[in-house]
Amino acid sequence: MGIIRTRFAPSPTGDLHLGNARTALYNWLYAKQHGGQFILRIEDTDQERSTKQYSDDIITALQWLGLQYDNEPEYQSTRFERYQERIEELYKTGDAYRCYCTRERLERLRIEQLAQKQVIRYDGRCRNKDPLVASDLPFVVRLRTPLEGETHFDDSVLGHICIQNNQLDDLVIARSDGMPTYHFSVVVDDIDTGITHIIRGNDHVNNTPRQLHIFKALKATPPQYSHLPMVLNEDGQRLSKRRGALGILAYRNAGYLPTALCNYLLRLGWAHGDKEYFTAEEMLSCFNLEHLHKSPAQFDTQKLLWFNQHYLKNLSLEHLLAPLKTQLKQLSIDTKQGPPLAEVATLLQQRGKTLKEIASASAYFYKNDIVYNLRAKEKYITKQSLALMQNVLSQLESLERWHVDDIKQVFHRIIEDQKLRFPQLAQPLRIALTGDTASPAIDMTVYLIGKKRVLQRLRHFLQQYPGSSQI
RNA sequence: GUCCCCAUAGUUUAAUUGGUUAAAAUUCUGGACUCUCAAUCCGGCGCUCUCGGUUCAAAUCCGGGUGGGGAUACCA
Repeated sequence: MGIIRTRFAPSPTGDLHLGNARTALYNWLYAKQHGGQFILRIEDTDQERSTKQYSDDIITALQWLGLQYDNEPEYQSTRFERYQERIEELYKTGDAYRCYCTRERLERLRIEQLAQKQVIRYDGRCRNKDPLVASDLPFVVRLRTPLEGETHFDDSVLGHICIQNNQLDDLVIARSDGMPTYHFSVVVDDIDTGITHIIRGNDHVNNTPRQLHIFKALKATPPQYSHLPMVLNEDGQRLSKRRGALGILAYRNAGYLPTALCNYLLRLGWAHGDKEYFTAEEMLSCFNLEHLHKSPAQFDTQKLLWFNQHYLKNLSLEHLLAPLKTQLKQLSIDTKQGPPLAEVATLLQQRGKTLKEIASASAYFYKNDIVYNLRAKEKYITKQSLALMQNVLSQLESLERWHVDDIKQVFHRIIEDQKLRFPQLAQPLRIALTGDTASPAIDMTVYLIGKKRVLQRLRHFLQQYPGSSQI
């Protein structure tokens, strides 16, 4: 047995979505855990819908996910001559022929067959024409496939699959503009790159017998197939761009970590007992084709968020800071003035499910235009609490050392003097400084916002209640 | 229409491969802790699509329904 080689073969006609990413992950895992190669092939034979932008984004997305492919990406559009060469061979062996049937005729045929409740398939009108006698008319190339018998294969997920050949027809392998179709170019490339295992979406199960016929005509041994169940969106429908499926890069922008996404995708359709968390090493050692699930999996944002929070909590400071800065920039939060970002980030690290949440939660450390939660104000801002804050303000003003411990002492002295409970001080103060009722510990929050800004904000806040400030 | 595939809590997956009372995670929810939030810990709700068959024994094997997905393109 030679080297294991898998491939990920997206078509650049849209963004990579979660289902595609999972396929890529499984292919990568399978190749790498066997010391094999993982190849990226861009299937851009559809010249009308393929774009460079999509190809580039696919590559960026794979890099972000950490799925490093071997060699340079292969573009099918550059291999036209090779496909042509193989078609010529098939003419000679009689496995391919030119078909001059018009689209109109084929459409009529289809309608007729549907009306008669028959299998919809090409009727083989051009099947017996001499392939070497060319005409000026436009033509497609079809593969001559067996009319009887059956075609079967063993799928590592689905088991034995068998299809009657009379359900299939002579499929088109090259379009009238000469470009090969998907079925043909995939097979030629899989043969040329020595792909040993094809792991791909369930939507290809029915394509497999057709491709098996091409393998046979090209006298090559087919690879081992594994067909993955579809990934459904949260409404239980198939993922599709039209139904709002997000591209992988959109998840990056939304503040997800690639480790979380990979772990989530790994568990979507595959399990290793009840184990949930997998490091990259664990993924590589545990993954196998045997435990792939057969039925479709529905995407669930909640669980992805849970994974994301888990990985966020355990992220080292340096790995947290870099992507956090990107998020902060997007929210136009400037961290040059104010507390060191490292301290703010550490404080907020456990309090967000995404990098974006952490970034936006850090706003009040850097921005002075506080947005006040009205309901919070109604609940906590009273004559008493305003008086209390007037007190807090003057005590903080006269504080010589701006340390957390000193700040804490100030607060405790005040509540002891006035016989209050801690929240009676903490909540109104929190609202005055951050705008809302939730933040990290109040002493730490006050400390990090900084003396100057704390005093500034408190004064500004108290000015909103001129009547009360006299008390 | 025809063919192929699938079916365990709302969701993702377990169940020693036919053998205890079907388990874990997530969501939701109650509580503990706490200055709030988060984190953490403890508890609760909730599942074998349906009908029949085989068997001492079925989530597991077989058949029929029902439901879902896919293919049937000069898309991939």
